[in-house]
Amino acid sequence: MRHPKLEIIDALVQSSFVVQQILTEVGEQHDLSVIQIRLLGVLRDRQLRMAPLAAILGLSKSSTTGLVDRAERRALVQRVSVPVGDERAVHVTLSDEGRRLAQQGTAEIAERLNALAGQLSDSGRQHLARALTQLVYAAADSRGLDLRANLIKSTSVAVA
Amino acid sequence: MRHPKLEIIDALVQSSFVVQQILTEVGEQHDLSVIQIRLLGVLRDRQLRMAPLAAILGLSKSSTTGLVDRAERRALVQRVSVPVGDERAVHVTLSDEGRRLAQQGTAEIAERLNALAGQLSDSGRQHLARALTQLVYAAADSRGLDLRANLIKSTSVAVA
DNA sequence: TATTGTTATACTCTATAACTATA
DNA sequence: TATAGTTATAGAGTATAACAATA
Repeated sequence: MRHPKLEIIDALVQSSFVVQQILTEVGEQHDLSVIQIRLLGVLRDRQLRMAPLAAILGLSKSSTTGLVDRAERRALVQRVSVPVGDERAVHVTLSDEGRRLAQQGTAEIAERLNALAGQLSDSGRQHLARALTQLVYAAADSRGLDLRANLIKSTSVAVA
Repeated sequence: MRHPKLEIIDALVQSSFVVQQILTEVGEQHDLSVIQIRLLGVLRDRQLRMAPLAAILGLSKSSTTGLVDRAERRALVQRVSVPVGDERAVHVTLSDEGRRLAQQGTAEIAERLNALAGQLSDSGRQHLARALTQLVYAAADSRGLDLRANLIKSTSVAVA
């Protein structure tokens, strides 16, 4: 091997910074923070009320209010009244521009990550995807989350 | 497999959030943000002046001033004058309490990550460490960094 | 009374530009 | 003049507590 192999703990931590840095850089090109990218990703294939949105993003409800405020000011999302039922509730939805940005951002992130993963052998990528999948599911299990029901259906940046 | 395997892009992004969430949670238990943990990690085995510290953390110099201010207010680090040479320069060093926190935080992060990685087979962990190492080095190469010279010598949370 | 979401407030984190002190 | 670091200022992101409107 050209380089000394990292211990698995160091490898996990450092690679997480590598990936987050890519998310940050792709976001910067569109003046989006990582949390804004996640907001767009979460909303890509659904509308959500404020409380579930806060739960998925792991934010307090007031933080979510501010996050959606700033995205709405930029016309990336809209608050629309829930068609039937609770008058207090709102649905947060992507605007056309928000959807465009979500798709473009996702594509750029995939491109950047594929460039890195492309340096691995085919079997290396297979092993990596398998091991990381187990890790992600183990983490979700330990929190009592059901990834399959909740999160996987959305884009890769939708999850925490 | 119990769960559908994630595509490698999704696996990388989602696992990065899993790891970052663990860093966040371990930090919270000690009232530390992720960037404060990294600050302590970077300083664990060296003193640094403000400019190199900013470069390693990827921050502007004024952001670094604020970060060190807040850490110094909590007596986790100290600014000491450089013994000989430039009168304008300072060295940032860990206090005893900062060192204690750095060690404890690192241990707790390792414990949490080992609990997750422990669900993998031995060969799964081997493959994972190898593949992630390649990824980290590929990312460093693409930025012209020399990880071996600069960063690896420090703790796993020292790097971006 | 309970719930949904916002507002008030405060702090961390970040950046750019202007500044001070030393080289 | 140039460099090391701080200060001034502004804004995003986060949380807790108090609030208004609706259920």
